[in-house]
Amino acid sequence: MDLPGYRPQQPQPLVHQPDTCSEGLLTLEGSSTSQELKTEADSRAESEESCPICGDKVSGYHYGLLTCESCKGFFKRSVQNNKHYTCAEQQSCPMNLSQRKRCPFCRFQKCLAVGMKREAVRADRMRGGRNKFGPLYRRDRQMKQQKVYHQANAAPYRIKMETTQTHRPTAPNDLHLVSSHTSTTLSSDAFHQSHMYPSGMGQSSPPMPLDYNLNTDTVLTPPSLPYPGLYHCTFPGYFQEKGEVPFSYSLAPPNYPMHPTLNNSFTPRSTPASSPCSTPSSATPFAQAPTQTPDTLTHSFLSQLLEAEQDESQLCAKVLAILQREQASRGKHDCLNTFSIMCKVADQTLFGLVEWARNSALFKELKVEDQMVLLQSCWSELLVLDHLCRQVTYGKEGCIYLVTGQQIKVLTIISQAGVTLSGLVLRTQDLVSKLKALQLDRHEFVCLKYLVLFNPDVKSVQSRRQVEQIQERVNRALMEHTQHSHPGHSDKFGQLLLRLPEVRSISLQVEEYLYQRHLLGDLPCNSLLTEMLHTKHS
DNA sequence: CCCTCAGGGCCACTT
DNA sequence: AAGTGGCCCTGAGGG
Repeated sequence: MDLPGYRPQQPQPLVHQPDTCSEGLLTLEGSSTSQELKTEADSRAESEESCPICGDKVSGYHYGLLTCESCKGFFKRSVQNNKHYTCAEQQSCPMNLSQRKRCPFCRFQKCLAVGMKREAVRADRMRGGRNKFGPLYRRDRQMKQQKVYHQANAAPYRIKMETTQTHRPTAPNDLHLVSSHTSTTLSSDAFHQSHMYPSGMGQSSPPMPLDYNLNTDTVLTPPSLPYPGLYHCTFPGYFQEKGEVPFSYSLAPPNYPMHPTLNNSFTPRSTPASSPCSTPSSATPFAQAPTQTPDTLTHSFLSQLLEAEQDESQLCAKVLAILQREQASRGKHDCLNTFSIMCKVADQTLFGLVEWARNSALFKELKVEDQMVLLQSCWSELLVLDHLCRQVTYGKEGCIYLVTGQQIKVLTIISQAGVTLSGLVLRTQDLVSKLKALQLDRHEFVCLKYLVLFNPDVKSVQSRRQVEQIQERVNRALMEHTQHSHPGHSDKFGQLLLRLPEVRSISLQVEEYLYQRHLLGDLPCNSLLTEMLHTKHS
């Protein structure tokens, strides 16, 4: 809903972000997924947060997001009594603590705009109990926790890894973060710092390089890296299925594309200019978007779709920060094994994808129930597509590019992973080759994501027609885009669509693989990944 | 079985 | 009289 006049806080129905909070220690990410743990910082963040509608103090989650008691009551009355307000002004009245009573029309519109849900007001007026948004509130809390953590981590409270070069972990094959200096701030903190302080404020010195051991046989080390030597890691367990030969390798420090604004302190010589999933304005390693647009409608529609795309550099920083936090919380003698690390990475990627969907204007039009069933249905496909997108964009021949910016040789994985995982990797790489041959651009990738997300065939979708219409619209946009971007390749559209069943098939295999490992107790508890797997299998 | 917490109701107060 | 907002009650769901 477009309300002129007030600054529309990114309408994020259930992902309202706290304005500021830079203090507090947090529990491990994901800890509240299935147990509603509210940490001290969590509660503080909540209690200190201001109502997204009027700026008053929030009193808790109401009808979909954190609001104050007053807006809660206002929204309830408005919905229960089916109020229809009118605005005496230009439907853009200021909304704050002192003026919120002046225009109920604008207040109600703002309630809706920031994401309050009419559906959460009970038609039967039943009191008590928990509503159906419980899982979304938990997810929201988790995201807030992460955000709070990142802010706390960026400055002034930065996590410091107290490791030394001389230290050798008890499990030599596990990942550990090795610093060449004690109490050295990790590189991604510098990343955060430069992000938080683009002017250079708070950066007294360049990031301290961390020591890492490289196994040059298995690692690709690109020249000039924005993250000089973040990791030394050799991983047992990750690519190793139960009872199979352990696999170990070292990860190269990430050759991560820096966000343009982050280049103050790092000047990588050769990094991709931008993420395929970042803002439309940034340069792209994909095939160039057509200079002549099919028609302005399609082009603006595609641009709209791209708007919700998250910045890959931020995702990278987030994942690294979480890994560091996890490692920091464990202490130096208790290193995460590779499989756990990869689960954490996948979990965070999944968080990002859920957030992406929920930030998408088209998705927000759907009922919350439909949003949930659609996401529950396609999360693994989105993960696979996300992975494919990353490989097509950054992956070098014969390598797998991780969201952390690191690359692993496929042959290394194949030689040491089990049958299932090897098969999965090969299938996926095969698909990557096909997509590379098709010269996918990011418009096309985002369309594929939308086609996967808006699947009208998902059981129990209520607004099937609506989902169908959106899918058709995206489909049409994709068709027009491919026709205009590759006029010589008449069947690119068809070729792209033909890849989707394979994506589906791989994603089902991924789910099956993860579920098996989950049954073996290998998956970390309290993760979104586990929750999604559970939902599907229950 | 107890606790949590989000939705509903009540009612003094304001407009 | 209608609307507001703070406070309390209720009860499903989770530990």
